[in-house]
Amino acid sequence: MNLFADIHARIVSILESIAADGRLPQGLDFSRLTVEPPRDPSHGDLAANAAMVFAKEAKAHFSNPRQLAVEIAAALAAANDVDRAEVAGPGFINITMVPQAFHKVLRDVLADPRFGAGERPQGEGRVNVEYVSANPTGPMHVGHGRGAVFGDALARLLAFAGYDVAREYYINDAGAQVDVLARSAFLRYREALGEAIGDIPEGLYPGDYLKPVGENLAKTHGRSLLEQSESQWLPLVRQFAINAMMDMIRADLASMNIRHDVFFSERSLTVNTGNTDAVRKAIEDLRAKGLIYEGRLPPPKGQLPDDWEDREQTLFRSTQFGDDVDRPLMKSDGSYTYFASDIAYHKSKLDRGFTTMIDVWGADHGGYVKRMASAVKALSDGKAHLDVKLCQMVKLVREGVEVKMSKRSGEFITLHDVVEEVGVDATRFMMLFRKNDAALEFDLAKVIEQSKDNPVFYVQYAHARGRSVIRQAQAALKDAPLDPASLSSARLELLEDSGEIELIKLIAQYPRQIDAAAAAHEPHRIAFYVHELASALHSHWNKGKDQPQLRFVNEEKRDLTCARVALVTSLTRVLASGLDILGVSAPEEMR
RNA sequence: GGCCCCGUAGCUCAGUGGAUGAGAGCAACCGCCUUCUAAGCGGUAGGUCGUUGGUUCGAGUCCAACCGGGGUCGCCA
Repeated sequence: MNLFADIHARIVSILESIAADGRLPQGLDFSRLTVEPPRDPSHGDLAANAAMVFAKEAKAHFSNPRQLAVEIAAALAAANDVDRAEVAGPGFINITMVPQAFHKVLRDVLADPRFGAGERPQGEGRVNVEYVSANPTGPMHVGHGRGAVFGDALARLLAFAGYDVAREYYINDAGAQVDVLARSAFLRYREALGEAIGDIPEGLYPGDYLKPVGENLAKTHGRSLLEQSESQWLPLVRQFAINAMMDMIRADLASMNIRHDVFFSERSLTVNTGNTDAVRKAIEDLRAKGLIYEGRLPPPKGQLPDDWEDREQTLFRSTQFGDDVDRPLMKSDGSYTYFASDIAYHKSKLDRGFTTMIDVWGADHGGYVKRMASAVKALSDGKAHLDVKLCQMVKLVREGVEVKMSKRSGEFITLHDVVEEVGVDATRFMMLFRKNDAALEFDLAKVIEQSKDNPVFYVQYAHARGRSVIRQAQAALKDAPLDPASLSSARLELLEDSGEIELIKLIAQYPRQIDAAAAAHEPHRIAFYVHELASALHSHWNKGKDQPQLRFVNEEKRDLTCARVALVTSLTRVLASGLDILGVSAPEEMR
């Protein structure tokens, strides 16, 4: 149960009964009503803004917001689990719960390993999260990694919060870059057959990772491809190389515990089925809505591209949806632009029943957001929504000095290199311990430091420390049943220390943290929340140094120890749950 | 020039759909290991929340303009 949602619901019902008396209008917008912890804890456990947000509506029957607040507070205070509800300032309602209300939270955690998990939000359709979508032309680099980790954590968060989530990877296997890949692989094929290829020509991919692809091509096809013309071997080599690249990318993703439900091929959109293809269909769909026309675009402001040529082209009226200019759908050679296939791709998402789409992109695609959001609005007649999450760049440093090249391969450092050096947990946590739209400095030296400077270890250590306490307690109280079910009958009223109370209150906030983070599409909030939880545990643990009576394990006081183990068990559960959303392991011990 | 992101303590950053103390960590200084893991904790000091206006009962938060940093700008993906 979510305490904050519970009180929110109670205030709604109080307001509704006032409305039923005719003293408030019907149909108030309760989404404006917030129930949250007050900034200053001395004000109580929860604070509500009800009287102020509905001040206008209340004018007719209440002389001021305070008066409405007093009535709401009185109704709230009538409940058994509310200790007091006071009106503060211009009309805030500060609510203090009785201790038993928080004991109930602990029992909820002990009873439900998925404490905090949400119900499927009302009226929400299926959610599609598209992330990674790195071109299948080489290994993933660190920037891809950030988007990958972000998207994966967001999908985990949404699923935990109760949304129906599908995770998708869009394979850009249709553009000119995969032809370049094919030619690069073909060169490696000739190399594998013993030809001296010299330096890799400008414009082809030089990386060593294509060598095995060439060797496998030689193994599979022998010398037969050499006799074919490029138009013959290219499609074959292209698909072969794309498959190899995707295998490599999938392996990298798997090593970071990142998974997808669907790998969607861009090429599949342009395949002719019957008389037409998916891209053409999508364009015709928009044309039928009057959103496609033939016209000329003004040249871009500022520096004019050298090869600018004024010509008439097929344009989408994205300006009708807030974009700056209309966007072209056909290249001068008659093929589709990337945008055109992307429209078809998002149409496919619509056709498959997704009403909320989240695309995770790199910051360099920022200029692309408006046109894509416009296209989704146009295709769905405004019924579906696209939220593009831009992940800013990752600056890789070691001891503060920028690292650009991989020592081993001499190329841009790959995600694989980083994970190998610092591990999955550190990589994931650091990438999530920052808002997605803020640039990230990733220090390879710092993340493997085992100290409080390193938030990964700090949080994992808190979990390990909690588990250790439970083991110590079991050793001290040999015969006592300390499983969660037995602990729920512990005498929780014995938990009286301010540190214990603080921990309980933090645990009680988990469900609303989940709801808020999921609604905002911001998994970093969970990273900060588990960090706060870890900090509170370390802090309270250390109180036991000077005040031995506060230590969790006390052989003399079995009831108290059981109550404290109940608290620590709840705490480690929430920590583990939060870490799981981030995709970071929660170790039993860290020796 | 257009558009997007960022600007909060010396440094790195939190701060939910506005509201009743501007916060954390690092760095600095002072403390705490015969202790359930000191891989930790407590304390002191440090900020006109980039600037100027606006909306409001109330703005770090919303709006506008400007300044500074980054990104991006038909036929690349």
